[in-house]
Amino acid sequence: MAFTQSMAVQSERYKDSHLEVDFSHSAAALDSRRMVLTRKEYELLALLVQNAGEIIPREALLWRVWGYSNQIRTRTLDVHIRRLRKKLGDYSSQYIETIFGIGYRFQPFRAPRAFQDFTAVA
Amino acid sequence: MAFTQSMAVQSERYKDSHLEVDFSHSAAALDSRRMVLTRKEYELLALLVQNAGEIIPREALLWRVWGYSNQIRTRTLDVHIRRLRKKLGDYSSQYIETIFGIGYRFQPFRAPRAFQDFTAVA
DNA sequence: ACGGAGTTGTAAAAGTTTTGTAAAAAGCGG
DNA sequence: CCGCTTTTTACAAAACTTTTACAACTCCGT
Repeated sequence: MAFTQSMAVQSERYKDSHLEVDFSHSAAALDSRRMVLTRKEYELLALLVQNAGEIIPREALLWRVWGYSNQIRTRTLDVHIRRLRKKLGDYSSQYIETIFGIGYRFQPFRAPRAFQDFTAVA
Repeated sequence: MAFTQSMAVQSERYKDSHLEVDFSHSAAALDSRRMVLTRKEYELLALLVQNAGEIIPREALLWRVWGYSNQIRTRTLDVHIRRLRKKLGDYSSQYIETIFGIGYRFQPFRAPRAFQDFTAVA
C-alpha cells in the first residue's frame, strides 16, 4: 500500500519526544503516561498544540474554547493555563509560553526541525 | 464524536481473569460464580463489555438499552450502574469507570493500557 | 534606574454541573 | 394481590469551572 500524505487535513495526532496528543480520542499522554485532563483543559491544550509554534491571542482562545466574545473580563483562561502547566510538570516552561499582552504559544519540545526526513524504516 | 459500535469486534463471549460473559446465553460469571442479573443489568453490562476499553456516552447507553432519545432526564442509568457495580463487588472500580460529563467505560481486568484507551476528557 | 499602569500568576473560595445513593413509587407478569 | 424489577425522587457528594483577591511581573516613559 502506498503512503499517501493527506492534504490540508489536520493531523489526527501530535507527538514529540515527551508529549503526545490524540485528537480523535481527545487524549493526551506525557512521557507515555496518560494525562488526566478535564474537558476545558483538553480543549485548551488541543487548540494550542494544533497551532504549535504560533501565537494564539487570548481573545482567540477565549472565543474558541469558551465562546466568549470580546470585552469579557475573566481570568478563567489564566487559571486553566496554570492547571495545564501544572499537569505538564517540568516541561511546562518548554511547552507553554506567555506572550505578554497578546496570548500564549505552544512550542514543540526542543524546537521543531521542519519536516524531519523520515528515513523510511527499512 | 459519535459513538459507533461498528468497530467493536463481535465475539460470543468475553473473559478475563475474573469476569466472564457469555453473550449467546446472556449469562455472566464473576470468579466462576454465576452473576444474578436482571435483564436491564445484563444488557447494560453486555453493552459495556462488548465495547471494552471504549467510552460509551450516556446518550448511547440510554438509547441502546432503554431506547430513550436525547433530552430525556432520567437517573435510571446511574441507578443501574450502581447495581452493576455492587454485583461486581471489589472489582467494580477496576471494571466500570465513570467518564465525567460523557459516560462510562468498561476496562478489562488489569489490562495493560494502550495509548488509544486513554481519554483525557474526564 | 525608577515608578506606575496594565497584564499575568496563583491560591483559595464560590458557584455550577454531574454523578452517587437510598428509599419510595410505579410497573409488570404470574 | 405478590414478588420482583425498574424508574423516579430527593439529596449528598464529587468533579469541574469561574471568580475573587492579591502578588508578581512586564512594558514603557521619564
